[in-house]
Parts: sequence; structure tokens; C-alpha cells
Amino acid sequence: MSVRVRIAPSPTGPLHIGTARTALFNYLFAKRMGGTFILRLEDTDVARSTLAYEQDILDGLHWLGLEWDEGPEVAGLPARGPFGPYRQMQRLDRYSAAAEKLLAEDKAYHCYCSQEELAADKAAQEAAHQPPHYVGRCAQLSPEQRAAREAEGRRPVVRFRVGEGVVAFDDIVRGHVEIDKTALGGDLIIVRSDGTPLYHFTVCVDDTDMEISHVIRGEDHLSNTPKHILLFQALGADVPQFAHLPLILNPDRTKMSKRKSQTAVADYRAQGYIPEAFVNFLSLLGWSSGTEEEIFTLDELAERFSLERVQSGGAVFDRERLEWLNGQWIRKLTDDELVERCLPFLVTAVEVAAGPSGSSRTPSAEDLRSLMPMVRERMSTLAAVGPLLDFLFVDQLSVEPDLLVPKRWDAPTTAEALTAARGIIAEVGQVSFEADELEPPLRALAEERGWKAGDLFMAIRVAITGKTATPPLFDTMVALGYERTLERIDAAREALTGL
RNA sequence: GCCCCCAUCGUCUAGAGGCCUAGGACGCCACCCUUUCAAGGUGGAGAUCAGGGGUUCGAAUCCCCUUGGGGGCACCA
Repeated sequence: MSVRVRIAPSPTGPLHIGTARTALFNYLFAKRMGGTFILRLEDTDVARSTLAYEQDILDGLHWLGLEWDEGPEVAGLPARGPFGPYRQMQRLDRYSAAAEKLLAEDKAYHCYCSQEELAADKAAQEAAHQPPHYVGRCAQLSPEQRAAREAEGRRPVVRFRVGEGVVAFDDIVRGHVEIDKTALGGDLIIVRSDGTPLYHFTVCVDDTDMEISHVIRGEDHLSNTPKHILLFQALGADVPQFAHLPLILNPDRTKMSKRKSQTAVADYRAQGYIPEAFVNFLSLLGWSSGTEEEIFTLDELAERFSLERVQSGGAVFDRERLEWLNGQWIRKLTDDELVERCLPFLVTAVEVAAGPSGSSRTPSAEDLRSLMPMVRERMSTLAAVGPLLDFLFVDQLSVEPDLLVPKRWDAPTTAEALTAARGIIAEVGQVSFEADELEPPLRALAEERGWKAGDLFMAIRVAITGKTATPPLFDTMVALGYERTLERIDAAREALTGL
């Protein structure tokens, strides 16, 4: 039996962390088992589905490297796979055929209950402390009764007969699960009164048609699984294997949500997280290799993954850990790769630093390439290049005057030190402006005047960068250039006289 | 309310009866390196394995109960 798994996102919002993790685990399982990974778009909620969301989801999956083997036509690319269409709105005839079949076999029936009747039932059940369920008012209507309701102009929904008893299944991650049918809420609606099918039904029809062998999804679907099993059986289909993954949680241990966490994959991407780290991080939410290694590429994960090693308790999304992993992965990239990925972040950071009226030079790939060695181990996200280098490209540096004076110093000392340092720097620059040439004479100056070298360097650092945390000072001076280094020191001296 | 699931350091986890006086990682603290910030190195604090009963010569590991947490109960997906 071949392994066929799917990810079935609904384009009613941007790609969510939880969907991405589910996609990843399905992908890894398929790769590991030599199976097929399928993408199916569940777009039957026409009111909330948009093309923009669909594009965001597709972009996100591509970004993560989760290429699907079968899927719909998207953005000009043709559909792939023999089980299409892979878009639910193109499968409506399949659902109505399946519904007709269930109706014909009396496994489903037309229900004419109004929203008001249903609401009243629910209220009564609540008052009686009973679980909400459909009372079965239309379960045994005679042809005459049906005709009477039709005559009133009522449009029926299709309800699936749930019956009595217990549904049991063996979940790959949770083990044996049994749920009594009375907990299912009564006969469930599979087709709306407007004729459009509902989620639980479409999933089962599609999974059957697409010969899905394993349904790997979030734990929030565990309670729905009996409904699906019943539907599969009624459809005369083989019931797939189920594996319910632990939920990804907010810090307060509730299901991860937009309200309490950042849930859109695109937002992390925009903040400079890289896919290698993101995939690695996601893989560790609910799964572990069983060894003490934890840095893995997508391919390495695919070699090691198994559903048996999936955790059953929920996992809090820990941003600090993601950030650490991101830094690890950034340091693994080559300079060229890093330059390519960082450049857009640097460019916008420079624009922001220059301000709406300020002028600046737009950094090039060559610029960044030469600066890479001094920043790469200082970045945990791509966006971190910004504050590390933006001051090199803005024409007018704005420095907080108070910052100019090192902690142990006062303004006159600082001015004096900058003046002395300027002289030395100017002198060195006459011959060759290099980091190795600058450091010894400046250290000598500090010694001579009885200053701590660190204080002197800090004064210069702030003067030329406007910041107290920067890449190594002498490299920074060289990167800035002789002229501009002196200009900025002069500007700082001037600013100091005002203090 | 009803049903289901879950439960090891703050967080992610290792652990499938003796190897556990519970291991690793993130974070935190200290020290080293050091011109700042990082990175790196070393060390440390941090979990009576939710609690209580069993089973067993022996339990974090098996069973039961309690407690706590979460999820699901739509003409949403």
C-alpha cells in the first residue's frame, strides 16, 4: 500500500504556523516513506476565501521548501497528479454525487428544520444540561410530510445518519481512542440548504477520491475523527490511518492564536528568519530525533522522521529558541548566500535610518560582501544587519549628545580625547588607512593620557556611528572611510561644546 | 454542560521497569576571551518526574483515582 498524504489549507487567511507545521510533518512522512505529498485547496468557504491568501499560502510552502507532488494549477503552473481537480470548488459535482448516493441508500436524509427550531432545541438542551445535539425531527419523514414542507418553501439540508454505538480507532500518535456516537451531536449536516457541501463531508469525499492513506493533522480534529470514520464507511471507502499532532501553543498554553502570538509565516519571513531555521524549529515542536542532535536540514529531517516519535502533549512556540536556531543557521550560510538574503533588509534599514528628508547611499551587494565578516556572527535574524551597518550609508548622522560621553568621563575629557584621537587618525590616514595601523597608536594615546583604552574607543565609536554597540571599531572606521571618519569626529567635537 | 486528549527543569525535550542521586538544548547567572555588541569556551542555578493509591524485589516509565491544563461539540474550516 503506497503512502499518500495531504495538506489541505483553506485560503481564508495567511499561512499559519500550525498549518506550516502540519504541512512539514506530512511532507517529512511522505519523503521518509517514499510516498506522495499532495496539496489540496479547500476553498468552499467562498465568502472568506481570497486569491491573496491563496498566494500567501503557496509562497509560504515554497519558501519552506515543501514542494508537493500533486496539486492544483497555481499562478500559471499546470496541475500535477492524476487525482484532480485539487481545488474543492472544482469538485462540487463529486460532492453532490456522493450526497445523492448516501440519500439513495438512506444513509442520509433531507432535513427541513428551520434555524429557529434548531436554536430552540439547543436552548432547551442547554437548560436541561444536555449536550447539544440534533433531535432527529426530520429523520423519518414520510413522502407526504416532505412534500408539505417543500410546499411551504423550505429548502432542506442533507443530514448524515450517525446512528448509535461506539466508534473506535487507533491513532498513530495517541493510541486507541473510543468515542460514543452520542457525543457527536446527532445526525450531521453534510450539505447546506443552498446545496453547497460542508467541511466534514468534502474532506472524506476528497480523501477517498485521492486515495489518502494517512491523515496527519492537528489534535483539534481528534474529536471530529469519528464523524469522518463514519462518513468513510458510508461512502464505502477504506478508512485511512490517523495521526493527530500536538497543538502549537501560545505562552499561556492555549491553542496558538493571532491574538496572542504572531501566527503568520510571512511575518517571520519579513522579520528576517530563514527557512532552514524555521523548518528546523518547526520540526522540533512535537518531534525529536531521540539523539542529542537538533540542527537538521530538511533532507536530514526526512531521513530521520517518524510518527512514532511524535509527542502527544502540546508545545509552546518559543521565539527565543527560534531566534537562536536562526542565528545558528545564518552562521552556516556562505558569505554570498548571506549577502543575497541580507541586502534587501539593509537597503530598507538605510532608508529608514536616513529619514524622509535625509540622504543616503544605497548599499550594493559588493558593499555588503566586504562587510560580511564583521557582522555575520552578530546577527540572529537577517534584519539585524540594519542597525549593524546602516550608519555607514547615511550622509547625515544624528547622534544623541548624551551618548557621546563615555560612562566614566565628562564632556571636556571626551572633547579632549576626540581631538587627540583625530590628530592620530589623520596622521595614520596620510600613509595607509587600515585597521592594523590605527589600533596601536590609539592604544598608545590612551596609555599616555592615563585613559582606559575602552573609554577612548567608546568615545570614537559613538562619534562615528551614533551607537554604543557596533562591529569592531577599527574595521568600522576603515569601512566608513578616512574622510567621513574625520568629519564625524569633528561633528561630535562640535556637539560636545554645547554640553 | 457533555465528550475526548494531555501532564518530566520557565520553554522545547531525552527517558519505552533497574544504566536516573533524571540527560541535552533555549533562556538565565558567573567566569574566560575581549575596544563595545555579539559569537565562542568553561562552570552554575533550575524538575521531590502534577498529587495520591496500587502492581513489582524495584516505577518518571505499567494500572486506577484525583487535580490541573487543553481541544472539540456550527447550514466555519
